[in-house]
Amino acid sequence: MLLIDLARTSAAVAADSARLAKIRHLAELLGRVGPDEAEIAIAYLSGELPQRQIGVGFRSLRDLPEPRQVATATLTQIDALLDRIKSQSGAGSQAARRDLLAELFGAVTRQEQSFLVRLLTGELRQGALDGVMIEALAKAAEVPSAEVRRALTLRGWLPAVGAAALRGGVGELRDFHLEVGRPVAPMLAQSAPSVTAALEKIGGPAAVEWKFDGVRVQAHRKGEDVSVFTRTLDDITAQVPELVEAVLALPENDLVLDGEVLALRPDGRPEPFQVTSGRVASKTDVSSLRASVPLSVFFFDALRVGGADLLDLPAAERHVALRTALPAGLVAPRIVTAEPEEGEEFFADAVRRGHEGVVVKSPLTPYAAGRRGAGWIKVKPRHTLDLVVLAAEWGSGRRRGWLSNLHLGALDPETGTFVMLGKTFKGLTDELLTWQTEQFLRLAQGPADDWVVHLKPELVVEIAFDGVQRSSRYPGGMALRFARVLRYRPDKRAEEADTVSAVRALMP
DNA sequence: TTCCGACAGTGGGGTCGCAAT
DNA sequence: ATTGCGACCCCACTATCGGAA
Repeated sequence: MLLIDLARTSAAVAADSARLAKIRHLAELLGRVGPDEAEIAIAYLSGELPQRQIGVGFRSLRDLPEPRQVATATLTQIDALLDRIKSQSGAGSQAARRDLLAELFGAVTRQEQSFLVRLLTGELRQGALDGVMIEALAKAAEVPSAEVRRALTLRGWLPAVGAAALRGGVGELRDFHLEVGRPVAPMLAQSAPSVTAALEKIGGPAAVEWKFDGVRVQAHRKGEDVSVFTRTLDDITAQVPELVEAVLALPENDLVLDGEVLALRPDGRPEPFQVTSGRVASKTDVSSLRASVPLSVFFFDALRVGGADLLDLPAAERHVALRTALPAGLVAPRIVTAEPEEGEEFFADAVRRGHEGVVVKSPLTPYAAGRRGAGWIKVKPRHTLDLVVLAAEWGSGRRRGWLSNLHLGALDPETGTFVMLGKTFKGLTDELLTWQTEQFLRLAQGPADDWVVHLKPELVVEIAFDGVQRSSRYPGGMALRFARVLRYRPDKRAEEADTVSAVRALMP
Protein backbone atom coordinates (compact mmCIF):
# COMPACT_ATOMS: atom_id res chain seq x y z
CA MET A 1 0.00 0.00 0.00
CA LEU A 2 1.14 3.53 -0.76
CA LEU A 3 1.74 6.18 1.87
CA ILE A 4 -0.44 8.54 -0.16
CA ASP A 5 -3.43 6.25 0.51
CA LEU A 6 -2.96 6.85 4.24
CA ALA A 7 -2.39 10.57 3.80
CA ARG A 8 -5.65 10.81 1.84
CA THR A 9 -7.57 8.77 4.40
CA SER A 10 -6.15 10.93 7.17
CA ALA A 11 -7.29 14.05 5.34
CA ALA A 12 -10.78 12.60 4.94
CA VAL A 13 -10.86 11.67 8.63
CA ALA A 14 -9.83 15.20 9.58
CA ALA A 15 -12.43 16.73 7.26
CA ASP A 16 -15.38 14.93 8.89
CA SER A 17 -16.12 15.92 12.47
CA ALA A 18 -18.54 13.03 13.06
CA ARG A 19 -16.82 10.11 14.75
CA LEU A 20 -18.89 7.55 12.86
CA ALA A 21 -17.70 9.07 9.58
CA LYS A 22 -14.07 8.96 10.78
CA ILE A 23 -14.59 5.30 11.66
CA ARG A 24 -16.01 4.59 8.19
CA HIS A 25 -13.01 6.21 6.48
CA LEU A 26 -10.52 4.30 8.62
CA ALA A 27 -12.36 0.97 8.30
CA GLU A 28 -12.53 1.34 4.55
CA LEU A 29 -8.76 1.66 4.32
CA LEU A 30 -8.12 -1.12 6.85
CA GLY A 31 -10.30 -3.37 4.70
CA ARG A 32 -7.85 -3.20 1.82
CA VAL A 33 -4.46 -3.18 3.55
CA GLY A 34 -2.41 -6.33 3.14
CA PRO A 35 -1.33 -8.43 6.13
CA ASP A 36 2.33 -7.40 5.75
CA GLU A 37 1.49 -3.71 6.08
CA ALA A 38 -1.47 -3.82 8.47
CA GLU A 39 0.59 -3.02 11.55
CA ILE A 40 2.23 -0.05 9.87
CA ALA A 41 -1.08 1.33 8.59
CA ILE A 42 -2.77 0.97 11.98
CA ALA A 43 0.15 2.64 13.73
CA TYR A 44 0.35 5.60 11.34
CA LEU A 45 -3.40 6.19 11.30
CA SER A 46 -3.59 6.20 15.08
CA GLY A 47 -0.70 8.64 15.35
CA GLU A 48 2.02 6.17 16.34
CA LEU A 49 5.14 4.66 14.84
CA PRO A 50 5.94 0.94 14.81
CA GLN A 51 9.34 2.05 16.16
CA ARG A 52 7.55 3.95 18.99
CA GLN A 53 10.12 6.81 18.93
CA ILE A 54 12.96 7.47 16.51
CA GLY A 55 14.71 10.52 17.97
CA VAL A 56 13.12 13.00 15.57
CA GLY A 57 11.00 15.93 16.77
CA PHE A 58 9.72 19.30 15.66
CA ARG A 59 13.12 20.97 15.49
CA SER A 60 14.63 18.38 13.17
CA LEU A 61 11.87 18.93 10.63
CA ARG A 62 12.24 22.65 9.94
CA ASP A 63 13.93 22.43 6.56
CA LEU A 64 12.41 19.87 4.26
CA PRO A 65 13.66 19.03 0.76
CA GLU A 66 11.54 19.70 -2.33
CA PRO A 67 8.70 17.17 -2.56
CA ARG A 68 8.21 14.72 -5.40
CA GLN A 69 5.40 15.26 -7.88
CA VAL A 70 4.29 11.64 -8.05
CA ALA A 71 3.52 9.45 -5.04
CA THR A 72 5.28 6.09 -5.21
CA ALA A 73 6.45 5.41 -1.65
CA THR A 74 5.05 2.27 -0.04
CA LEU A 75 4.44 1.75 3.65
CA THR A 76 7.15 -0.92 3.71
CA GLN A 77 9.70 1.48 2.23
CA ILE A 78 8.82 4.25 4.70
CA ASP A 79 8.97 1.84 7.61
CA ALA A 80 12.40 0.61 6.56
CA LEU A 81 13.69 4.19 6.40
CA LEU A 82 12.29 4.97 9.87
CA ASP A 83 14.10 1.87 11.14
CA ARG A 84 17.37 3.23 9.80
CA ILE A 85 16.68 6.65 11.35
CA LYS A 86 15.95 5.04 14.69
CA SER A 87 19.21 3.15 14.53
CA GLN A 88 20.95 6.55 14.40
CA SER A 89 19.09 7.95 17.42
CA GLY A 90 20.63 8.15 20.87
CA ALA A 91 24.21 7.04 20.45
CA GLY A 92 24.06 7.59 16.69
CA SER A 93 25.09 10.51 14.58
CA GLN A 94 22.89 13.55 14.10
CA ALA A 95 24.42 14.13 10.68
CA ALA A 96 23.47 10.61 9.60
CA ARG A 97 19.98 11.18 10.91
CA ARG A 98 19.69 14.43 9.00
CA ASP A 99 20.74 12.74 5.75
CA LEU A 100 18.21 9.95 6.24
CA LEU A 101 15.45 12.46 6.99
CA ALA A 102 16.32 14.28 3.77
CA GLU A 103 16.12 10.98 1.90
CA LEU A 104 12.75 10.20 3.49
CA PHE A 105 11.15 13.57 2.82
CA GLY A 106 12.69 13.82 -0.64
CA ALA A 107 10.98 10.59 -1.64
CA VAL A 108 7.39 11.73 -1.03
CA THR A 109 4.89 14.32 -2.25
CA ARG A 110 3.87 17.50 -0.46
CA GLN A 111 0.73 15.91 1.00
CA GLU A 112 2.75 12.96 2.29
CA GLN A 113 5.37 15.30 3.75
CA SER A 114 2.67 17.08 5.72
CA PHE A 115 1.28 13.78 6.97
CA LEU A 116 4.73 12.53 7.99
CA VAL A 117 5.63 15.75 9.81
CA ARG A 118 2.45 15.55 11.86
CA LEU A 119 3.01 11.86 12.50
CA LEU A 120 6.65 12.28 13.59
CA THR A 121 5.89 15.22 15.87
CA GLY A 122 2.99 13.36 17.46
CA GLU A 123 0.46 15.92 16.27
CA LEU A 124 -1.64 14.09 13.73
CA ARG A 125 -4.68 16.25 14.62
CA GLN A 126 -7.19 14.28 12.59
CA GLY A 127 -9.58 13.83 15.51
CA ALA A 128 -8.87 10.12 15.74
CA LEU A 129 -6.35 8.25 17.85
CA ASP A 130 -6.61 4.92 19.70
CA GLY A 131 -10.25 5.34 20.74
CA VAL A 132 -11.55 5.83 17.21
CA MET A 133 -9.09 3.31 15.73
CA ILE A 134 -10.42 0.61 18.07
CA GLU A 135 -13.90 1.12 16.63
CA ALA A 136 -12.58 1.22 13.07
CA LEU A 137 -10.68 -2.04 13.58
CA ALA A 138 -13.76 -3.67 15.05
CA LYS A 139 -15.75 -2.59 12.00
CA ALA A 140 -13.12 -3.69 9.47
CA ALA A 141 -12.48 -7.04 11.15
CA GLU A 142 -16.18 -7.58 11.95
CA VAL A 143 -15.54 -8.22 15.63
CA PRO A 144 -17.06 -6.58 18.73
CA SER A 145 -15.02 -3.54 19.82
CA ALA A 146 -15.00 -4.92 23.37
CA GLU A 147 -12.84 -7.78 22.07
CA VAL A 148 -10.35 -5.35 20.57
CA ARG A 149 -10.29 -3.35 23.80
CA ARG A 150 -9.72 -6.41 25.94
CA ALA A 151 -6.80 -7.54 23.78
CA LEU A 152 -5.34 -4.02 23.83
CA THR A 153 -5.50 -3.99 27.61
CA LEU A 154 -3.42 -7.15 27.75
CA ARG A 155 -1.00 -6.41 24.94
CA GLY A 156 -0.65 -2.65 25.35
CA TRP A 157 0.07 -1.98 21.66
CA LEU A 158 -2.81 -1.37 19.29
CA PRO A 159 -1.01 -2.03 15.97
CA ALA A 160 -0.23 -5.59 17.04
CA VAL A 161 -3.74 -6.15 18.36
CA GLY A 162 -5.36 -4.64 15.28
CA ALA A 163 -3.27 -6.70 12.88
CA ALA A 164 -4.33 -9.82 14.77
CA ALA A 165 -7.98 -8.80 14.55
CA LEU A 166 -7.77 -8.25 10.79
CA ARG A 167 -5.90 -11.51 10.34
CA GLY A 168 -7.77 -13.89 12.60
CA GLY A 169 -10.84 -12.15 14.03
CA VAL A 170 -12.14 -12.90 17.51
CA GLY A 171 -10.29 -16.19 17.63
CA GLU A 172 -6.91 -14.55 17.36
CA LEU A 173 -7.89 -11.69 19.71
CA ARG A 174 -8.75 -14.23 22.38
CA ASP A 175 -5.18 -15.54 22.19
CA PHE A 176 -3.95 -12.42 24.00
CA HIS A 177 -3.35 -13.16 27.65
CA LEU A 178 -1.71 -11.44 30.54
CA GLU A 179 1.92 -12.35 30.09
CA VAL A 180 4.36 -11.91 32.94
CA GLY A 181 7.17 -9.67 31.71
CA ARG A 182 4.96 -7.81 29.22
CA PRO A 183 3.32 -4.66 30.57
CA VAL A 184 -0.42 -4.09 30.69
CA ALA A 185 -1.96 -0.68 30.01
CA PRO A 186 -2.41 0.77 33.51
CA MET A 187 -5.82 1.72 34.88
CA LEU A 188 -6.33 5.48 35.17
CA ALA A 189 -8.43 7.67 37.45
CA GLN A 190 -10.99 10.41 37.05
CA SER A 191 -10.94 13.33 39.46
CA ALA A 192 -13.37 14.94 41.88
CA PRO A 193 -13.17 18.09 44.01
CA SER A 194 -13.68 16.29 47.34
CA VAL A 195 -13.83 12.85 48.91
CA THR A 196 -17.51 13.49 49.59
CA ALA A 197 -18.16 14.10 45.89
CA ALA A 198 -16.12 11.02 44.96
CA LEU A 199 -18.03 8.79 47.39
CA GLU A 200 -21.27 10.19 46.00
CA LYS A 201 -20.20 9.21 42.49
CA ILE A 202 -19.36 5.67 43.54
CA GLY A 203 -22.52 5.43 45.61
CA GLY A 204 -21.67 3.07 48.45
CA PRO A 205 -18.70 1.99 50.52
CA ALA A 206 -15.38 2.64 48.82
CA ALA A 207 -11.69 2.36 49.52
CA VAL A 208 -9.95 5.68 50.24
CA GLU A 209 -6.23 5.33 49.62
CA TRP A 210 -3.18 7.60 49.88
CA LYS A 211 -2.15 9.07 46.54
CA PHE A 212 1.63 9.34 46.31
CA ASP A 213 3.40 12.04 44.32
CA GLY A 214 5.83 9.70 42.60
CA VAL A 215 6.14 7.58 39.45
CA ARG A 216 3.60 4.89 38.56
CA VAL A 217 5.16 1.43 38.31
CA GLN A 218 4.03 -2.01 37.20
CA ALA A 219 6.22 -4.78 38.59
CA HIS A 220 6.36 -8.24 37.03
CA ARG A 221 8.02 -11.26 38.61
CA LYS A 222 8.43 -14.73 37.19
CA GLY A 223 10.70 -16.89 39.30
CA GLU A 224 13.78 -14.77 39.98
CA ASP A 225 13.19 -12.43 37.01
CA VAL A 226 11.72 -9.02 37.80
CA SER A 227 10.79 -6.27 35.33
CA VAL A 228 9.44 -2.81 36.13
CA PHE A 229 7.47 -0.64 33.70
CA THR A 230 6.18 2.94 33.71
CA ARG A 231 2.74 4.26 32.81
CA THR A 232 3.76 4.43 29.14
CA LEU A 233 5.08 0.85 29.39
CA ASP A 234 8.75 1.79 29.26
CA ASP A 235 11.13 -0.58 31.03
CA ILE A 236 12.85 1.11 34.00
CA THR A 237 14.01 -2.03 35.78
CA ALA A 238 17.66 -0.93 35.86
CA GLN A 239 16.80 2.43 37.45
CA VAL A 240 14.90 1.08 40.44
CA PRO A 241 16.98 -1.68 42.12
CA GLU A 242 15.31 -1.09 45.48
CA LEU A 243 11.99 -2.05 43.93
CA VAL A 244 13.44 -5.14 42.25
CA GLU A 245 14.87 -6.30 45.57
CA ALA A 246 11.59 -5.67 47.40
CA VAL A 247 9.71 -7.80 44.88
CA LEU A 248 12.35 -10.55 44.95
CA ALA A 249 12.06 -10.67 48.74
CA LEU A 250 8.40 -11.68 48.52
CA PRO A 251 7.54 -15.35 49.04
CA GLU A 252 5.31 -15.32 45.95
CA ASN A 253 7.20 -15.67 42.66
CA ASP A 254 4.56 -15.29 39.96
CA LEU A 255 3.28 -11.72 40.26
CA VAL A 256 2.10 -8.61 38.48
CA LEU A 257 1.68 -5.61 40.81
CA ASP A 258 0.57 -2.01 40.32
CA GLY A 259 2.01 0.73 42.50
CA GLU A 260 3.94 3.97 42.91
CA VAL A 261 7.64 4.51 43.55
CA LEU A 262 8.89 7.62 45.32
CA ALA A 263 11.77 9.04 47.32
CA LEU A 264 11.11 9.46 51.04
CA ARG A 265 13.16 11.59 53.40
CA PRO A 266 14.63 9.98 56.53
CA ASP A 267 11.64 11.26 58.53
CA GLY A 268 9.29 9.40 56.17
CA ARG A 269 7.86 12.46 54.45
CA PRO A 270 7.95 12.44 50.64
CA GLU A 271 10.55 14.38 48.70
CA PRO A 272 9.24 16.86 46.11
CA PHE A 273 8.23 15.20 42.85
CA GLN A 274 11.27 16.70 41.11
CA VAL A 275 13.57 14.64 43.35
CA THR A 276 11.75 11.37 42.73
CA SER A 277 11.49 12.06 39.02
CA GLY A 278 15.18 12.84 38.68
CA ARG A 279 16.19 9.74 40.59
CA VAL A 280 13.96 7.43 38.54
CA ALA A 281 15.17 8.95 35.26
CA SER A 282 18.86 8.58 36.17
CA LYS A 283 20.56 5.67 34.42
CA THR A 284 24.10 6.43 35.43
CA ASP A 285 25.47 6.03 38.95
CA VAL A 286 22.36 4.30 40.19
CA SER A 287 24.28 2.53 42.94
CA SER A 288 25.56 5.77 44.48
CA LEU A 289 22.18 7.50 44.04
CA ARG A 290 20.63 4.69 46.05
CA ALA A 291 22.48 5.95 49.08
CA SER A 292 21.59 9.64 48.68
CA VAL A 293 18.05 9.34 47.29
CA PRO A 294 16.66 5.94 48.26
CA LEU A 295 13.39 4.88 46.65
CA SER A 296 10.40 3.36 48.39
CA VAL A 297 7.51 1.55 46.74
CA PHE A 298 3.86 1.18 47.67
CA PHE A 299 1.60 -1.20 45.78
CA PHE A 300 -2.15 -0.70 45.53
CA ASP A 301 -3.33 -3.39 43.13
CA ALA A 302 -2.53 -6.94 42.07
CA LEU A 303 -3.15 -8.12 38.52
CA ARG A 304 -1.66 -11.56 39.02
CA VAL A 305 -0.72 -13.52 42.13
CA GLY A 306 0.43 -17.13 42.29
CA GLY A 307 -0.15 -17.73 38.60
CA ALA A 308 -3.79 -16.57 38.72
CA ASP A 309 -4.95 -13.61 36.62
CA LEU A 310 -7.01 -11.22 38.71
CA LEU A 311 -7.86 -8.51 36.16
CA ASP A 312 -11.52 -9.44 35.90
CA LEU A 313 -12.07 -9.81 39.64
CA PRO A 314 -13.75 -7.00 41.63
CA ALA A 315 -11.27 -4.55 43.15
CA ALA A 316 -12.01 -5.69 46.70
CA GLU A 317 -11.00 -9.26 45.87
CA ARG A 318 -7.84 -8.14 44.12
CA HIS A 319 -6.93 -6.17 47.21
CA VAL A 320 -7.35 -9.20 49.44
CA ALA A 321 -4.88 -11.03 47.18
CA LEU A 322 -2.51 -8.05 47.40
CA ARG A 323 -2.59 -7.96 51.22
CA THR A 324 -2.09 -11.70 51.37
CA ALA A 325 0.97 -11.66 49.12
CA LEU A 326 2.68 -8.53 50.49
CA PRO A 327 3.79 -7.28 53.90
CA ALA A 328 1.75 -4.31 55.13
CA GLY A 329 4.69 -1.95 54.68
CA LEU A 330 4.56 -2.36 50.90
CA VAL A 331 0.81 -1.72 50.59
CA ALA A 332 -0.56 1.81 50.15
CA PRO A 333 -2.43 2.84 53.33
CA ARG A 334 -6.21 2.92 52.92
CA ILE A 335 -9.53 2.69 54.67
CA VAL A 336 -12.87 1.41 53.43
CA THR A 337 -15.80 3.66 54.26
CA ALA A 338 -19.12 5.02 53.08
CA GLU A 339 -18.95 7.95 55.55
CA PRO A 340 -17.94 11.26 53.95
CA GLU A 341 -16.56 12.64 57.25
CA GLU A 342 -14.33 9.64 57.76
CA GLY A 343 -13.08 9.86 54.17
CA GLU A 344 -12.40 13.60 54.40
CA GLU A 345 -10.45 13.11 57.64
CA PHE A 346 -8.32 10.39 56.03
CA PHE A 347 -7.69 12.73 53.09
CA ALA A 348 -6.70 15.62 55.39
CA ASP A 349 -4.30 13.34 57.24
CA ALA A 350 -2.67 12.14 54.01
CA VAL A 351 -2.13 15.76 52.95
CA ARG A 352 -0.74 16.70 56.38
CA ARG A 353 1.82 13.94 55.93
CA GLY A 354 2.94 15.55 52.67
CA HIS A 355 1.18 13.24 50.22
CA GLU A 356 -0.62 14.35 47.10
CA GLY A 357 -4.13 13.38 48.20
CA VAL A 358 -6.19 10.22 47.94
CA VAL A 359 -7.77 7.94 45.36
CA VAL A 360 -11.32 6.77 46.06
CA LYS A 361 -11.93 3.31 44.60
CA SER A 362 -15.07 1.32 44.00
CA PRO A 363 -14.80 -2.19 45.49
CA LEU A 364 -16.64 -3.66 42.49
CA THR A 365 -14.77 -2.64 39.34
CA PRO A 366 -12.46 -4.98 37.46
CA TYR A 367 -9.05 -3.72 36.40
CA ALA A 368 -10.15 -1.54 33.45
CA ALA A 369 -6.75 -1.00 31.94
CA GLY A 370 -6.04 2.03 29.86
CA ARG A 371 -9.39 3.70 30.39
CA ARG A 372 -10.32 6.51 32.71
CA GLY A 373 -13.23 4.59 34.15
CA ALA A 374 -15.34 5.77 37.08
CA GLY A 375 -13.90 3.05 39.30
CA TRP A 376 -11.01 5.21 40.53
CA ILE A 377 -11.46 8.87 41.47
CA LYS A 378 -8.54 10.99 42.63
CA VAL A 379 -8.93 13.90 45.05
CA LYS A 380 -6.24 16.51 45.59
CA PRO A 381 -6.21 19.79 47.53
CA ARG A 382 -6.47 22.89 45.38
CA HIS A 383 -4.75 26.23 46.02
CA THR A 384 -5.78 29.51 44.43
CA LEU A 385 -4.08 32.86 43.86
CA ASP A 386 -5.10 36.13 42.22
CA LEU A 387 -2.36 36.83 39.67
CA VAL A 388 -1.75 39.39 36.94
CA VAL A 389 -1.63 38.58 33.22
CA LEU A 390 1.75 39.80 31.96
CA ALA A 391 1.58 38.50 28.39
CA ALA A 392 -0.24 35.99 26.20
CA GLU A 393 0.73 33.65 23.38
CA TRP A 394 -1.26 32.95 20.21
CA GLY A 395 -2.95 29.55 20.21
CA SER A 396 -2.64 26.80 17.63
CA GLY A 397 -5.01 24.22 16.15
CA ARG A 398 -8.57 25.03 17.12
CA ARG A 399 -7.24 27.94 19.19
CA ARG A 400 -5.65 29.65 16.18
CA GLY A 401 -6.66 33.31 16.17
CA TRP A 402 -7.15 33.40 19.93
CA LEU A 403 -4.65 34.57 22.52
CA SER A 404 -4.53 31.37 24.49
CA ASN A 405 -1.56 30.87 26.78
CA LEU A 406 -1.27 33.33 29.69
CA HIS A 407 1.95 34.47 31.39
CA LEU A 408 1.17 34.88 35.08
CA GLY A 409 2.84 37.15 37.61
CA ALA A 410 2.68 37.85 41.34
CA LEU A 411 3.08 41.34 42.79
CA ASP A 412 6.40 42.42 44.27
CA PRO A 413 5.19 45.15 46.64
CA GLU A 414 8.73 46.53 47.17
CA THR A 415 9.12 47.61 43.57
CA GLY A 416 5.53 47.53 42.28
CA THR A 417 6.62 45.12 39.54
CA PHE A 418 5.40 41.60 38.79
CA VAL A 419 7.34 38.35 38.99
CA MET A 420 6.45 35.67 36.46
CA LEU A 421 5.48 32.31 37.96
CA GLY A 422 4.55 30.32 34.87
CA LYS A 423 1.99 30.00 32.13
CA THR A 424 -1.42 28.43 31.69
CA PHE A 425 -3.92 27.73 28.91
CA LYS A 426 -6.29 25.58 30.94
CA GLY A 427 -9.81 26.28 32.11
CA LEU A 428 -10.70 28.63 29.24
CA THR A 429 -14.02 28.32 27.41
CA ASP A 430 -14.36 29.52 23.82
CA GLU A 431 -16.36 32.47 25.15
CA LEU A 432 -13.58 33.43 27.56
CA LEU A 433 -10.95 33.00 24.83
CA THR A 434 -12.87 35.43 22.63
CA TRP A 435 -13.28 37.91 25.48
CA GLN A 436 -9.67 37.80 26.64
CA THR A 437 -8.26 38.10 23.12
CA GLU A 438 -10.13 41.41 22.76
CA GLN A 439 -9.02 42.63 26.16
CA PHE A 440 -5.40 41.64 25.61
CA LEU A 441 -5.16 43.40 22.27
CA ARG A 442 -6.42 46.57 24.02
CA LEU A 443 -3.72 46.24 26.67
CA ALA A 444 -0.91 45.31 24.28
CA GLN A 445 2.38 47.12 24.77
CA GLY A 446 6.07 46.66 24.08
CA PRO A 447 7.72 44.87 21.18
CA ALA A 448 5.31 43.31 18.68
CA ASP A 449 5.99 39.63 18.19
CA ASP A 450 4.13 37.06 16.13
CA TRP A 451 4.18 34.68 19.06
CA VAL A 452 3.90 36.63 22.32
CA VAL A 453 1.81 39.74 23.02
CA HIS A 454 3.09 41.70 26.02
CA LEU A 455 0.47 43.47 28.11
CA LYS A 456 0.13 46.35 30.49
CA PRO A 457 -0.11 44.48 33.81
CA GLU A 458 -3.71 45.31 34.69
CA LEU A 459 -5.89 42.21 34.39
CA VAL A 460 -6.23 40.08 37.52
CA VAL A 461 -7.14 36.42 37.10
CA GLU A 462 -7.88 33.81 39.75
CA ILE A 463 -5.66 30.77 39.19
CA ALA A 464 -6.02 27.31 40.69
CA PHE A 465 -2.91 25.13 41.06
CA ASP A 466 -1.65 22.05 42.88
CA GLY A 467 1.43 23.53 44.50
CA VAL A 468 4.56 25.64 44.18
CA GLN A 469 7.83 24.08 43.07
CA ARG A 470 11.43 25.23 42.75
CA SER A 471 12.23 26.62 39.33
CA SER A 472 15.43 27.53 37.53
CA ARG A 473 13.42 28.98 34.66
CA TYR A 474 11.54 31.79 36.37
CA PRO A 475 13.05 34.85 38.09
CA GLY A 476 11.44 34.24 41.48
CA GLY A 477 12.93 30.73 41.62
CA MET A 478 9.41 29.32 41.86
CA ALA A 479 6.79 27.99 39.45
CA LEU A 480 3.18 26.87 39.81
CA ARG A 481 2.35 23.22 39.27
CA PHE A 482 -0.69 22.50 37.06
CA ALA A 483 -1.94 26.10 36.95
CA ARG A 484 -5.42 26.70 35.44
CA VAL A 485 -7.80 29.65 35.11
CA LEU A 486 -10.83 29.79 37.41
CA ARG A 487 -12.17 33.27 36.52
CA TYR A 488 -11.17 36.82 35.87
CA ARG A 489 -11.33 39.28 38.75
CA PRO A 490 -12.55 42.58 37.26
CA ASP A 491 -13.24 43.71 40.83
CA LYS A 492 -9.51 43.65 41.61
CA ARG A 493 -6.74 45.99 40.49
CA ALA A 494 -3.25 44.68 39.79
CA GLU A 495 -1.91 46.31 42.96
CA GLU A 496 -4.31 44.08 44.90
CA ALA A 497 -2.97 40.85 43.38
CA ASP A 498 -1.30 38.21 45.55
CA THR A 499 2.34 38.87 46.36
CA VAL A 500 5.56 36.97 45.76
CA SER A 501 5.94 36.39 49.48
CA ALA A 502 2.46 34.85 49.65
CA VAL A 503 3.56 32.42 46.94
CA ARG A 504 6.88 31.73 48.65
CA ALA A 505 4.98 30.78 51.80
CA LEU A 506 3.49 27.87 49.84
CA MET A 507 6.90 26.39 48.95
CA PRO A 508 7.46 23.01 50.60
C1' DT B 1 -35.66 14.73 24.20
C1' DT B 2 -32.01 15.41 27.43
C1' DC B 3 -28.04 13.63 29.79
C1' DC B 4 -23.56 11.97 30.30
C1' DG B 5 -19.35 8.93 29.22
C1' DA B 6 -15.50 8.72 26.33
C1' DC B 7 -12.24 11.00 23.27
C1' DA B 8 -9.24 14.25 21.24
C1' DG B 9 -6.96 18.45 21.51
C1' DT B 10 -4.27 22.16 23.77
C1' DG B 11 -0.84 22.98 25.91
C1' DG B 12 2.01 23.37 31.30
C1' DG B 13 7.03 22.52 34.51
C1' DG B 14 10.89 19.58 35.25
C1' DT B 15 14.63 16.03 34.47
C1' DC B 16 17.82 13.08 32.08
C1' DG B 17 20.95 11.53 28.14
C1' DC B 18 23.31 12.59 24.15
C1' DA B 19 25.60 15.06 20.20
C1' DA B 20 27.21 19.20 18.69
C1' DT B 21 29.23 23.55 19.77
C1' DA C 1 31.49 23.09 30.01
C1' DT C 2 27.33 24.55 27.81
C1' DT C 3 23.41 24.29 24.71
C1' DG C 4 19.73 22.29 22.04
C1' DC C 5 16.87 18.55 21.32
C1' DG C 6 14.11 14.47 22.16
C1' DA C 7 11.84 11.59 25.34
C1' DC C 8 9.38 11.00 29.29
C1' DC C 9 7.84 11.90 34.29
C1' DC C 10 3.93 14.37 36.35
C1' DC C 11 -0.72 16.65 34.44
C1' DA C 12 -6.14 19.89 33.96
C1' DC C 13 -9.47 21.22 31.41
C1' DT C 14 -13.18 22.08 27.43
C1' DA C 15 -15.67 20.78 23.19
C1' DT C 16 -17.80 17.34 20.81
C1' DC C 17 -20.16 13.14 19.41
C1' DG C 18 -23.32 9.66 20.01
C1' DG C 19 -25.29 6.13 22.84
C1' DA C 20 -27.97 5.75 27.24
C1' DA C 21 -31.77 7.13 29.82
